[in-house]
Amino acid sequence: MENARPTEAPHSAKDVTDHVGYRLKRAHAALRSAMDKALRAHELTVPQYSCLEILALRPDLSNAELARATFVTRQSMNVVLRGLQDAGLTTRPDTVDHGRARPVRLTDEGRRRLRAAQASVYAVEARMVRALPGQRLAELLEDFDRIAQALDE
Amino acid sequence: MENARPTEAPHSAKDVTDHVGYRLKRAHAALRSAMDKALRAHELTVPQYSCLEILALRPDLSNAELARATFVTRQSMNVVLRGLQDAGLTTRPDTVDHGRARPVRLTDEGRRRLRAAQASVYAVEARMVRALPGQRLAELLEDFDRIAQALDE
DNA sequence: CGAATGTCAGTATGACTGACATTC
DNA sequence: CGAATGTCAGTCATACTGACATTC
Repeated sequence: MENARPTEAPHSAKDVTDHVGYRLKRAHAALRSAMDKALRAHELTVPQYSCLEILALRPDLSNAELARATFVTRQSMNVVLRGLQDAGLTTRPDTVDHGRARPVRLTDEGRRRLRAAQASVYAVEARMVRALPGQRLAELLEDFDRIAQALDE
Repeated sequence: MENARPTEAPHSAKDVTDHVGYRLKRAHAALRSAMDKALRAHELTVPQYSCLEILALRPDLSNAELARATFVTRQSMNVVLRGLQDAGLTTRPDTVDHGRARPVRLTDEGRRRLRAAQASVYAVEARMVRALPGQRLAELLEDFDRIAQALDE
């Protein structure tokens, strides 16, 4: 490992760093990196973990339904599901009575892995929440939604 | 184009969407997508644009310094710089008197392109800021910093 | 038929790690 | 020498578009 993950930037001054976008990006990058690290121990990627979480709450969603729920294309979700199935964490029937949509559900092993991973992920979220003063969390959530909505038109 | 970019998720219910991380991710994805669109017209990628902005404020940074300023590796920044140089937006001397670090600076064309792109990017940021109620912006910026800091340890 | 679905393929982006030479 | 730098190479994760067959 020749390159340490870059963590610290120098100097200050009136800068690009004053932009909202820049800071949002930084916060997201930090989250992403922390999540990756937390999930690596459980051999899961972030999209895989998200997929497991959704399936735990809403079993039998199809590939296309999962894709819609997570705002990605069917094709992208297909890749995620393939990974989960290869790892034995989810199952899908090869055939169905009606239509093409095949329901996905967690295996016992999938539930175990999700539970284990959740502990790590929740710890990350907790670290994030703890860093926020008192009543900011609720407002922050609202702001995130407003931003997403405003930018999606 | 067979697949529309996924934009709308169905249903509600107690859900993964309650997590801070999930919403932060959504907000960031929306921003990223809006930025990409705004910059595509100027034939710039987001990392390239960021790099131009920094160079406008702080000319003569080296590759390694730019990398540190943007929290990526030297190698990643090298790719960005190559793109900018191929496009004629930046220059670097082939040799220097002292050491290995070669200072990067904007060309006239680079400054022009940056100026043009800034108009589009600022419009995106303005849309985002307008969506936030009253005095929230300043707090939001602080929260972003707190999150980034807490997660980076 | 038309709409939704699953899936094969190709492509692009952005980031990483490893390795090595160069230079003070 | 050791630290910083530039750079070549390989890899990975994520997500996209296009195309096509299947199924009601």
